[in-house]
Amino acid sequence: MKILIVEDEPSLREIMVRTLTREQYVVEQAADYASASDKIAAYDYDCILLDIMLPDGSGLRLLEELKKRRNRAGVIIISARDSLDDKIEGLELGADDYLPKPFHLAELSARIRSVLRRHQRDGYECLEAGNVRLWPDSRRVEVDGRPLELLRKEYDILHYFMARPNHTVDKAALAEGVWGDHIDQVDNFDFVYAQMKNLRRKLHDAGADIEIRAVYGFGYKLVRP
Amino acid sequence: MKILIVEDEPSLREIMVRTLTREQYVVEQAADYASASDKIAAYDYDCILLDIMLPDGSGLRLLEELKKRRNRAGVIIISARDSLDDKIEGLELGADDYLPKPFHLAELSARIRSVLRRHQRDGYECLEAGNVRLWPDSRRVEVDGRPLELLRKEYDILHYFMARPNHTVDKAALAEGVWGDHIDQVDNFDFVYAQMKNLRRKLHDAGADIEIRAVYGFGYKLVRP
DNA sequence: CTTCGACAATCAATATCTTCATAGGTATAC
DNA sequence: GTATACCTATGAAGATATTGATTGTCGAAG
Repeated sequence: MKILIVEDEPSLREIMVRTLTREQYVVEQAADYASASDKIAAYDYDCILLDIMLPDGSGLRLLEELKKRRNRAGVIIISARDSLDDKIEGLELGADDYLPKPFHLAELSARIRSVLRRHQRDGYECLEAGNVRLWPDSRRVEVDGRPLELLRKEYDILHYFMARPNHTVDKAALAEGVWGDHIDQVDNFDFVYAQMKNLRRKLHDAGADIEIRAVYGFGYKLVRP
Repeated sequence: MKILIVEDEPSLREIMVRTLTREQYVVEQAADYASASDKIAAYDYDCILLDIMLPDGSGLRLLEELKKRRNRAGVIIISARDSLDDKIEGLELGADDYLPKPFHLAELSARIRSVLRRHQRDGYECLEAGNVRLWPDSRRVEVDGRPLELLRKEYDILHYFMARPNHTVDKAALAEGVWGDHIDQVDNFDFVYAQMKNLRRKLHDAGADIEIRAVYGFGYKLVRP
């Protein structure tokens, strides 16, 4: 799950990043309107935390832009101005939630979970492939009804595949989706290989009847052999 | 395919028997620990549906006994007690699956199919062509009882042919089946030729009495010369 | 603040796959 | 029968993927 934090105050931004990272999200940040806009154009986020007061423009304008581009990310507006007008305008522009400053980090987490759940791409509750089932809400995986313990990245990767049935995914997109934007100028995919190896072993050992195949020179594909 | 139902409640047992009979299984039943134990000792089952709470003993003990005797039947534990402990203990004792009461009959069927498949007696356990045998689950191949080492694509190709006996397959379909859908707009089949060459050599060197023939302008066919 | 342990990334050594250049086959027309 | 165009096969070279061992990182516990 990828989250973008748009917030100009560094200390608040930092603490948000730390909190959400600890909660297993892939977190990226932007300090102003311009860079936020760039990132949103370039990458795919599941949720965007949007401060309204930015040094170089209003977050509401960014929100407008977002909706115009039909971005699928859920948006939570964050604002110190506890004015009802802002809230109303934000929600009318299509924000999913509104969080007035100051807020508790626990509250932030709860709102995010709620938005993500509501926004979950196709309203699925449980993803299924072969005898493997995956619950995005609880980050749980089962093979033939028995629980399968996966580490963070392993889970993220499996989720990425299962959310895109019958899709051959290219390595760069996978890396970007699971790891985040810092992957862009990377020259090798060793870290993908390493995770892939572990995930494959666990799936196999657990008796899964699906497997992740390499597509030479491109990426991977989840198949039922 | 023989299934034993160990369940003391008559009405539930009956409906299970009817359902599974309709699905072409050979179904037998036992209402208590003693008769279940007798039946298991006397006959060979492919799958055993085991209620944990029995009037004269715990199904878990029966499971233990089963494993001690190295019985090959797949076991699905059924229990009203939805306690995690039971589930864990059952799976640790070697059950193949766990189904909490109440359950849908469709779910039961699905679990049974899954267990049977995993136990490799359902459908094919092994594909055969000439003196070549191939086990899809373990990705193993033997020629005249001698193991044959194949690389990934080589195995995939052989499997593709053996799963379609006496079938002339066209190259595009083969490529799509083995490599995936990104092959669609490809301008040459050099990669197929290369793999084919290696597979053929290995089959020949191993003394296989089958061979893959080219069908000019179309594809390939697996034949016994 | 330090230590520990779990997890993730890196590195180096193979293993595997495709591409390329080239050669050999097969069908059809003349 | 031979010429021609198109298929198919082959070996070697280069590109990509996999693996196990090693090293780094971070949060939690002491």
